[in-house]
Amino acid sequence: MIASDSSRQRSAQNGSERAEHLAGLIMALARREGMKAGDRLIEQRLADALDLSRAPIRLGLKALEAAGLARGEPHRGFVLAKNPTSGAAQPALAAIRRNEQVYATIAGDVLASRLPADVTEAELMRRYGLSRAELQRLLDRIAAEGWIARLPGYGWRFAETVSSPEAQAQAKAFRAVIEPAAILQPGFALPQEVIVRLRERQQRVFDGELEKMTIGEIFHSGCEFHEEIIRGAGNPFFLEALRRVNSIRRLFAYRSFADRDGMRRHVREHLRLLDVLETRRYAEAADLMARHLQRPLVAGVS
Amino acid sequence: MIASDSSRQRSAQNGSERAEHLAGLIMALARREGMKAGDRLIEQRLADALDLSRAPIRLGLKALEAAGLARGEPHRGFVLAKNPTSGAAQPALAAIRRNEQVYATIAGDVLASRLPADVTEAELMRRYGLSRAELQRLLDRIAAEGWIARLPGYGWRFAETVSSPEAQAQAKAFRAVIEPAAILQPGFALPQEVIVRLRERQQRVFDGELEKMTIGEIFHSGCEFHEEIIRGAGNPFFLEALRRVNSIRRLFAYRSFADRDGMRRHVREHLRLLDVLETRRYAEAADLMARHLQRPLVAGVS
DNA sequence: GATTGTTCTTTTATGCAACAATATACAATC
DNA sequence: GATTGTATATTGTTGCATAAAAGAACAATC
Repeated sequence: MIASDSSRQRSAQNGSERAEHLAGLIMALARREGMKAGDRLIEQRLADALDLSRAPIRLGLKALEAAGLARGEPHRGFVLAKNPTSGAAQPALAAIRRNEQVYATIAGDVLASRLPADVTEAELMRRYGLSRAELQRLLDRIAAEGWIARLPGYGWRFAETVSSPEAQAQAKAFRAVIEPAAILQPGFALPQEVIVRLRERQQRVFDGELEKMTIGEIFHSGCEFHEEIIRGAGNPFFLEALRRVNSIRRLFAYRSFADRDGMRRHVREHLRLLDVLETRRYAEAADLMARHLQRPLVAGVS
Repeated sequence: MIASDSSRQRSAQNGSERAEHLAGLIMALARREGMKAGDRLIEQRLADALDLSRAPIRLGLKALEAAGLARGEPHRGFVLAKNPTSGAAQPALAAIRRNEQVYATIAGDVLASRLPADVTEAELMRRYGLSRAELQRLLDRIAAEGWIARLPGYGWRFAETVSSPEAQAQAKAFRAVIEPAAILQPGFALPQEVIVRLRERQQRVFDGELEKMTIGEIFHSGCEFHEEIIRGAGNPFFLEALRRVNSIRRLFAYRSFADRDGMRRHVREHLRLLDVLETRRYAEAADLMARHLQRPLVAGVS
């Protein structure tokens, strides 16, 4: 399958793809933060959260206004016009997804072994209809996620981590080692405000938001939860290792189908874990975490 | 014809940095493989080992010949002229090191917090006197090693894994978790030929080669040993995680000073571990590994 | 039969100029 | 005092022409 030439499209459109993308980022953030219609969208705060400066945020806000999702008044900034969970917010979020399409296609092709382990840039450019610049950004990103690496000469090589069919089980086994171990590290501690924040978010998901979330969002939320906890060990190597596993697990998520009941149980376990962590019974928490990771969240791989 | 003539001329004049680099790679490989003067340097075999094709290998071989480290006869290929451990081989290996200088400088600056966590490319280009292309290769490499990452907008951010002073202890704690756990994974197995190969190499180091090795080589050899063992778990996530820790530990190695006696003990422990692994007493091996990782290899950090 | 020598094609790197995006500082407004 | 509005310098991107490097195929040689 060959994607259409997006570089030519971009120059033709005046709606600026970049701005729409930024709008999507802002909406996704608002959604994660649980914001409601009427909440203020403060430029600097958004900029900090997205690791950008105010200029691009501004573009995104204007795009949101154009889409009717935000209202702005001079010198008073912008305000959310719709709930980020409402149907009206979907198109903005879709802008991100469109941007992810090639990425997802490649991920799928690798998972299904439709691509050889070693590939050249030129081959990928042809196959997916990308410019060199677009491809390079993409490869940089994939490399950062750790499932492709440059060869010394030409070309790139996909990691065996991805192409293997057992990868999912292996990721699980790895997590089952590092996550409980992190909790057992001497000096493990989770600040109260983190616990509160995590509980609040998990509770919100549990209390019905789950049904409105996409698979991607559910997955993201789960990753964030586990990453915040492992961060408590105060050892960045644990966090970093989990992040990498998660970035690869995300690829599988595309082809796993969801079982909302199982997810509800999963979230309940998160809440239970937080209770134990709050009282600092870390041995018990590690044990709980180990058992939590045994249970499958999603079943059935294509 | 004309073009190739002129390029040959140019490379004769200034010695083609690339060729010297390749020569260094070949010598380093020969050294790792324990080759001796008189051994044949077979192009295809070198190419496979270095993930390159024969063309660049050829350049490297010619550079080695020019440096007097290899002898070539028409249609009979090249032969090692000196032992790779001898003093004569040092200049070729130095070519790699020269190439690594900027890398090491940056690593040092980050470790000593002489660089801010967030940097722009232009700033780095100015500071280290690099062209954009050189810098990008460098950044790609550092990103692959996981201690820098692109920010969404301008610039890059160094990972906290590197800048923190406790990083060394944290790396150790992390390895103490994953390495024994890997050995305990169901299905862990180390092929006999791997054990033989590892033992042979460690034995060689133990029997005197140690004194002739640079800190970098000693470190590299240790990493290879541990990585081969963790590979036995058959779970690429363990291997990958260890690789990343090691690539960051390598930065510390630059500023650690060596204690040859401690290293000798360290290598003896490696040999002991291999004995236990060979008889498949994995529980015991995991225990041994855990204790091995408690002991410090290098002491004294600036 | 394996290895080297040679040639040819493909692929990637580099430098440069115009262009687009981003950051920053400071003034204006609430 | 916090936030938004605006101007400006800085920084990064893209497309293109040219140069260099790498890979692949095949003949020649041992």
